[in-house]
Amino acid sequence: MELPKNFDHQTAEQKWYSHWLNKRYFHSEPDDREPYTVVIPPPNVTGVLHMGHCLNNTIQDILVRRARMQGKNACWVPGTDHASIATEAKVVQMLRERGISKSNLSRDAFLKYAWEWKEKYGGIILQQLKKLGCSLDWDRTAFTMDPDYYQSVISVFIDLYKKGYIYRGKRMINWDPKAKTALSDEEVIRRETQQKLYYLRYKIEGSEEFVVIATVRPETIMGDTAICVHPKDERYTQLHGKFVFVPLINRRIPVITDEYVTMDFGTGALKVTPAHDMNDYQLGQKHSLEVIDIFNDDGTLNEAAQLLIGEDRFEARKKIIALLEEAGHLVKTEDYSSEVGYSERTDSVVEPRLSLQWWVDMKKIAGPALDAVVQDEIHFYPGKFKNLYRHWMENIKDWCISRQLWWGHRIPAWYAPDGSFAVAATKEEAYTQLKNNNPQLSIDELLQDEDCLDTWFSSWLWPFEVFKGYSNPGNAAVQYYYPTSTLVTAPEIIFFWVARMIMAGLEYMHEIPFRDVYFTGIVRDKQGRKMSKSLGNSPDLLGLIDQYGADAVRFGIMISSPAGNDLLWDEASNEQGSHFINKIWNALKLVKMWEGRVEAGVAPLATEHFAVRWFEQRLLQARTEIETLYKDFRLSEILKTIYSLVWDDFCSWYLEWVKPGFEQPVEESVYNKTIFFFEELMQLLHPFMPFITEEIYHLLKERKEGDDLTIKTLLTPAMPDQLMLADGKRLQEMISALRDARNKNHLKPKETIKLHLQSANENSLQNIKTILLKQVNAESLSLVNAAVPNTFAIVVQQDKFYIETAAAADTASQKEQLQKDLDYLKGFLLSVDKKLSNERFLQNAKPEIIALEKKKKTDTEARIKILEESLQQL
RNA sequence: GGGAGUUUAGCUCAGCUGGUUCAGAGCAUCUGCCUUACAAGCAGAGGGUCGGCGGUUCGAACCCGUCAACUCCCACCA
Repeated sequence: MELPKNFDHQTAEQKWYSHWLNKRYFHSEPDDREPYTVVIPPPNVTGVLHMGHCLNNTIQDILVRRARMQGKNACWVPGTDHASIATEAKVVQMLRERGISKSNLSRDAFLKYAWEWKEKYGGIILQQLKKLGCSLDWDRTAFTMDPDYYQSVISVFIDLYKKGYIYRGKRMINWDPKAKTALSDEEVIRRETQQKLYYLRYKIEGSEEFVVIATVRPETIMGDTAICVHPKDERYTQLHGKFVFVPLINRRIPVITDEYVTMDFGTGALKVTPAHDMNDYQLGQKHSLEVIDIFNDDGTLNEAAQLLIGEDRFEARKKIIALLEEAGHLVKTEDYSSEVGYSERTDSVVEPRLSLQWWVDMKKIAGPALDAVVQDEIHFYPGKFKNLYRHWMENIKDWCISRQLWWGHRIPAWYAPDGSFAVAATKEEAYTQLKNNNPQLSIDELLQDEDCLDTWFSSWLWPFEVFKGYSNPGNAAVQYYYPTSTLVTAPEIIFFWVARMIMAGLEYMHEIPFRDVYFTGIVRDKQGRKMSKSLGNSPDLLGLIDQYGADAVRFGIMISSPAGNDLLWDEASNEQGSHFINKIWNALKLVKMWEGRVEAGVAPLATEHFAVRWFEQRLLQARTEIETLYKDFRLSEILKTIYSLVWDDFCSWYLEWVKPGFEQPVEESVYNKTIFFFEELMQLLHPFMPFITEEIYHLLKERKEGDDLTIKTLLTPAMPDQLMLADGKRLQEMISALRDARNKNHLKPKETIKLHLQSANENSLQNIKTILLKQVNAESLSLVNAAVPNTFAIVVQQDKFYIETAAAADTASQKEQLQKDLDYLKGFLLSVDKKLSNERFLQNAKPEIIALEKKKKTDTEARIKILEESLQQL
């Protein structure tokens, strides 16, 4: 059969992915095999595939494919997250482009648009995962707002409320003025930001004096309700109990004292604005200060500000500085840098705001989830995240779960006109509850809470709710697949998601949601910058797949990704991937060339069998290593191991050793073994590079219907024969050394040599002689007992070769080389001797170490002897 | 301010329980080869005081202390 020159990845990707789907290899149903379950971290419906997804899902696919090939019942559940705030923002923007304003729409009308948007764009990212080769069970595709899922979220809310774990409370929250919603602490990103520190003077009542404070937010002075100084600050003792006037609006406010104030920051005097700063709010609570909220929900100033009403807060800042300066209240301005909170989704500066919201009392629910990780019921890879998790869990704060958004799970609370409310699944139930205390109440007067729940309040149910573990408890699927096996996710969402899933899993399934959590690194560019849209350093993944092929892209990302460390991704790694594919393809071409020339009993069995026997052991050894590496999730090392096994051991050594001469026949047993080895290599590589390997598997020989690599079960590895491996190594060293010697003597590749060997171990030589001669282009090998004159001598371990060539041997460079080796060995021997003559070493070191050192000594002495003889003879 | 991590070849990183000729790999570089699978390749080679200093030990890239640089997470100094 004529093979194309190169592997056509596009055709293969299409062909094999649809073949696998047709065969339903990725679909799983409960049976009597051991399950291996992975739930995808559901990407946002708004998402498009980026490098982070690529890494994350490639890893999951590797683990799932590996499990499937181990004979486990592998189930990888796909799905998407409704991503309340992100999606709502997209829909609002889409509407704006069509000239529609959200504020003119009813809730129902808006949701209709949102669902339309979701149906149209929500599946894109899942389609893209198919391009990457992900072996997801598409029949199980889930969405956090599927009807059953939705109901479960609502029921969980009601249940937690009944248990007293959820409460409604007015507190300082993080407000996103752009999205006009509350945010949880985790949704706020703090960034070092260049600002100005303004020094403002406030007039002291009954005096011509002023007190100067420092602030970065001069636009909030209209909300000031006190000035605070440290009680021990002697500069301000005379102010205790006095009042000052807020500049521009001249409101009279007290001077209070509190140890919270840092004396050596700014002027040591602090303006207190309880409505717009977390600390000030606490100070205000403590000192019973008035709370004056001067902002609207979109960050503009309201009537309470008295000034600049309707201006945006940042505009207002500029303008008020001008006003203050004009009025002589601006003392000075300093550059200042501090951390400012930004909304994770809209990137607008978060406004601390006093607001009535729904909260989860985390202390009541976090305990068992902390224990599960601390007591290693759940393992984190890498382990350093265990500490991080523990620290967060031990200092956990309440979780603000209400969002002033429409796209999401609407909070099941109903309010009566008198302000009383009930939490219930339906309006009718709520009415029944409320009627008891309020017999006059009409059901029509009840209004449902306008807000919906934080996205993570639904995603924390993901590992069981994708199997309807809450809505239909005890169903066969959840019984079988839960707890899931491995969660693969980014460390960024350890608190958002991982921690909360553990809580929900323990609360509702009474079991941990997963046994292992593999935290991937963050994908960065070559310069170490995080990939982001704004930097434009995030490559177009589908374009890369198109160009290099899915296998090459998977290779590229996996070869550069140690677990848990960030990875600097370079497009060049894709090239390494396609080179590798090319190498495999060419190896296939070579093997296929032999197809018509297979004959039984045509070659010297001993030699070929040496290669076959050696590679058999080498495979066993590699498989054992790989097995161990999988246990620790050391995936990039596994890939490196396979890469070198294929490229170096199989192609560079093995195939060269068994390769027949031009148009020579191939011994049948060798041919069959070669096909078998090739198959096994493809099997090992398959989880990483599914397309090329499946293609090769089918090209190697005719396969029966349904005999596909994707579902082929791996053999269990046995222990390799170390002696065989050592013999192989000896042969490799001989070949390398002889080739090196040829190079140093400037021998042309076609020039043949004659070899003479003085060896302590002649017995095993017969097996490797033919290989050796061919690999170094030698015409003969004779055994000798003494040096051969006019030859080039080299020493390999304890074998000594004399190379006879047409050209005269270059004695000078030989001497130099030998002397160099000799010097090194003598130095080495010295250090070994030093150890062995050290009594404390002999007393303290383990016996096997001492034995090793002794062996080193005798080996080295023997080699020195050989080298010295050679030198003398020259 | 608290905590975690990193520092090994030009670059990216392995090096697991301190002891095998342990100082490694890939990429990059250099030399020689268009050898009938592969120039996207083959055969070789060079290159590092393991961040600095101190300590423990018979023995340290590895353990301890300390300093330095970088990164990340958490935290309410305006």
